[in-house]
Amino acid sequence: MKSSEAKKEFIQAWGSLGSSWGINRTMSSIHALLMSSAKPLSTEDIMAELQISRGNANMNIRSLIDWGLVKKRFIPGERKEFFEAGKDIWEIARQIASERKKRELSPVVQVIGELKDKEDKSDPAFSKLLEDMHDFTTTLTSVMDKFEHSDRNWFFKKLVKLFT
Amino acid sequence: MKSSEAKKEFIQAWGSLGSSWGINRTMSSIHALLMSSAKPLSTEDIMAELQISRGNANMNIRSLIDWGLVKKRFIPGERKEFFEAGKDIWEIARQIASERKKRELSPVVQVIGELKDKEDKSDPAFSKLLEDMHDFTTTLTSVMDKFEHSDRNWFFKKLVKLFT
DNA sequence: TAAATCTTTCAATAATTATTGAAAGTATTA
DNA sequence: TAATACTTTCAATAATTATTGAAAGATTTA
Repeated sequence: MKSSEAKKEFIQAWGSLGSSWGINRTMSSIHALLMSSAKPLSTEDIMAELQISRGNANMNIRSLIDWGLVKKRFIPGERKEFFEAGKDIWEIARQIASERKKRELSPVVQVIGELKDKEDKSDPAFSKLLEDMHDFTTTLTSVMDKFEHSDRNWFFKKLVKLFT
Repeated sequence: MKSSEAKKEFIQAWGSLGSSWGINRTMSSIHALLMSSAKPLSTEDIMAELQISRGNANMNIRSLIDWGLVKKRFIPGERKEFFEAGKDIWEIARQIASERKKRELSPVVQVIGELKDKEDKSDPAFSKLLEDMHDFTTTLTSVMDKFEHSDRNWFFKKLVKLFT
């Protein structure tokens, strides 16, 4: 199974997007490959298609599973594992947003919160910055929470209503 | 001028956040340093505070200026340049969102749009993915446009109202 | 215009991050 | 249980990205 030109370009584009947002390029390429594949793929399929080593493939598939973007799929009669990515773009966005919130936003909210409390107020402008930043990160967190738990159509409708 | 403990921690935290989102750690540290400083700082102040070389400082200050996050500030009687960061967190967020849209989202919207048109429809599921992704990235772009051009509080008031 | 002060550039180097591939680990089959 | 088929781990290596520092370039002052 070889990818069409369009799929290859898609994989490229998705890989670049990921890497400029701090996500391993191979991880996003594998994700793109699985999203664009009609059937689940094995580690070897992925290795062959993207020309990467077994270790690399395994490690990044693992990360995608951790991120909740890819699932194992057992195929009757087959001994090896197959992998499959969700294809609903809203689900995907939600999942990514939710993971990044957990991994990168929450720790910062935490730190800012602590600093805000322990700061000695000798520099009022800095205290205000911390306050504002705390408000901001907190609001952002709650927007993302809402996104995380909203049903797909509701969120979409709301957005469209707001922005059109 | 030495930073307080709290400022140092803030600089650390902001630096990590940046680097996990694909932004050079030094760049975000300088940004944090300038945000937390009551007065504009010179390249040498920055070098001393963050223990970095002149070249590194210069290059990252330059990037911050490109991103619209830092401005030069001339101080009467001083020959060297001083730098100052905006301290309004909503402005900062808006600026970052707007730059990332331009630098990383737009090129992807572009590619997906082209792929969508030239795709041969031999794989309907992939065509649908491209459609959906195009809708999604387009909607996201228009959300970010709206954010970019909205007045300070309008946008988040709307969001908060929407999501609480 | 020459000296002094400051800024920018960039090739060399260091640090970080990603990748490989082979060995160890697990599970399945005969 | 031994052989086979597959997965995971990880130390070594490669690739990428960040940083340095000194030289070249600007700009200001005397």
